[in-house]
Amino acid sequence: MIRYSLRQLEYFVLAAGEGSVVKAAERLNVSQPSVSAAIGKLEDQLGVQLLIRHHAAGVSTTPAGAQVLSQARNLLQHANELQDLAASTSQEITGEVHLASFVTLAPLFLPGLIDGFAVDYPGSRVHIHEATQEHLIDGLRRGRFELALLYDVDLPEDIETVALTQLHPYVLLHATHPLLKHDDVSLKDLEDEPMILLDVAPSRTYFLGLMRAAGVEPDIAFSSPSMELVRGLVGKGHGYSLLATRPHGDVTYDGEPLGVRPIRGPVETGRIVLASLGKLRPTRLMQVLTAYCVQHFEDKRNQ
Amino acid sequence: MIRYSLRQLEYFVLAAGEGSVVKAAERLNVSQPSVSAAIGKLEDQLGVQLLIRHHAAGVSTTPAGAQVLSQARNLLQHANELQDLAASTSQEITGEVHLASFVTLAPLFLPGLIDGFAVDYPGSRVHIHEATQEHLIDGLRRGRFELALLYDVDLPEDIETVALTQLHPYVLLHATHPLLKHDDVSLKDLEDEPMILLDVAPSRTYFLGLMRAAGVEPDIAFSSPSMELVRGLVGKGHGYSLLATRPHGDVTYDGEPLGVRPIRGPVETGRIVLASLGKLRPTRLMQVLTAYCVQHFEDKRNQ
DNA sequence: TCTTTACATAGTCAAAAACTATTCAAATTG
DNA sequence: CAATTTGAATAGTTTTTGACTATGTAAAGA
Repeated sequence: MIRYSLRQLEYFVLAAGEGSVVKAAERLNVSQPSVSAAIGKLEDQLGVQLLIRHHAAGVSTTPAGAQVLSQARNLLQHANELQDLAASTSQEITGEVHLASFVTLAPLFLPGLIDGFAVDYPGSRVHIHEATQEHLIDGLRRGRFELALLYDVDLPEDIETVALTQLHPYVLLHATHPLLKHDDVSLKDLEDEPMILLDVAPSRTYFLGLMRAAGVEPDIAFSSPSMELVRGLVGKGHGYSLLATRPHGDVTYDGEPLGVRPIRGPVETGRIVLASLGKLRPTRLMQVLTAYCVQHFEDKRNQ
Repeated sequence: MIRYSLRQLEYFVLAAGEGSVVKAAERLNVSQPSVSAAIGKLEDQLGVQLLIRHHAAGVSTTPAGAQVLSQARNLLQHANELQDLAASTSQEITGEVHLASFVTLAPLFLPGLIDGFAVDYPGSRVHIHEATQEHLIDGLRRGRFELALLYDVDLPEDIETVALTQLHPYVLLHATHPLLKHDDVSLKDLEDEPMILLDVAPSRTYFLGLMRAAGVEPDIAFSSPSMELVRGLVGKGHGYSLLATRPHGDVTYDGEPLGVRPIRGPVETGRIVLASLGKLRPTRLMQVLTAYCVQHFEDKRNQ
């Protein structure tokens, strides 16, 4: 337990520095007895006499007071630094911010996003996290990151969002698949094909929902949480898959060519949002990063 | 101006560390709302949200809160060190103490004194100052040193003293002086001799007072504040001197032999005391050093 | 000697911080 | 899945702290 206050220390340091309680009081814009009392109390609480009072001739430090004085100056500087740190995290456009992303979205969007941001705000540092939807929400709530890029699906009420873009789901087929003859593919046409399901919440529910909306019961041959594994299986001809994010170059990790076709008819698109915890007051850097994300996706759409 | 308190920081650090306001309150022996309110206020004053409150699941730090937390831990440790420093200067027998001495007494007494003290209290450090009576009193008042070894002559009321020893004044003559035939010397016998006066307050007044008390008007040939210069002049046969402190070996700096004889009849002795400022509350080390001085001079007398 | 200076003390009042009791929402349990 | 428990926030009250004005006091200085 600390038995003194920073205010007492401030009064003491100034009075000792000026050699005068009156001058210290003037500089602090408080009354002389306030300073006097604060120092007296500080002495009681520390159990040492810090100042020698002279009549009509100010004060001087005792040898013990001189030792405390230099330590106290140090401590006050330290205390000011802490205040500055806090001020800068809430006000300035410097500091650190933790941005998380849903796994499948991360490699597609984050590199371009943080790249441009780092150029515009060189004093900032953006930390990247990848997680499943569930962990993203948990992480926001526990303060592991301030912002998360994810699908606007089944988000609880305490999570606030800003819309960024929409992703149109598509059908992924191996390069020699007969359905690639058409410009688009009806989900009905896939009824008798084996499906490779990307098994990550909320994608799983989303894709299965698309199938059910089209009145099709999918035949799930494989499922995996890894998009690259799904793409690999499709590439080897084990079935089709539905995906929303689309890596550049329709080729699997092991070099198999893939084919892509839009889904025929109206489909529910995947709404990508930037989420944060509603009860978390945003720092300045958070606000700037949010605005930057919105702008970034707007620019992309207009290209 | 610092806008937060160490108490708020303590509450925050403990709550963040425990992940729980309730547990922090228990460990601090205060009520839960007190901790809650203190942290809320701290957040207002720093302008940053530090904790995320969960219902029925404690609290977690925001990323900004985590930064503040580590700084705050640091600051609190620093604050505790300051308190410990103060406690040790007033309680423990370690630390620093400044001991001053009247110039003529210093070379005679201080070496043996601080030598033994340093052995008994290895954690302590005694700083030595030498000054005239006037400067000693001023130094005590201004806090340049806590203790001073000096003559108990004309001391103001605000100076407190502890008696240490008495010095018997003696007559200093050059080695071939005829008065050395006698076992002691009457001051009357010096009436027609030139006097070399040690001109330092309060010695000057003291020695002149001795002469006047014996009904002798001294013929002052030379005067100097330096005892060694006085001894040198006596050694060269320029006159006699009266002194109280007596260096070992009655020889001047330049090798002239000296003779010493006590004063015949009753004389006022020089009372050596250890002085301190009455309004200065003594630190532990001061008390110990004072006691040590008393003991040291007692031992000397009993040898 | 008289005035000025500068710190301490006394007494009052407002702000801060502590407490108890209660509320509220999520997590846990039967 | 309703009931209970948990843990933080809020409301209202009391105590403590700190600031103020006015006054006292003793040394410094004119």
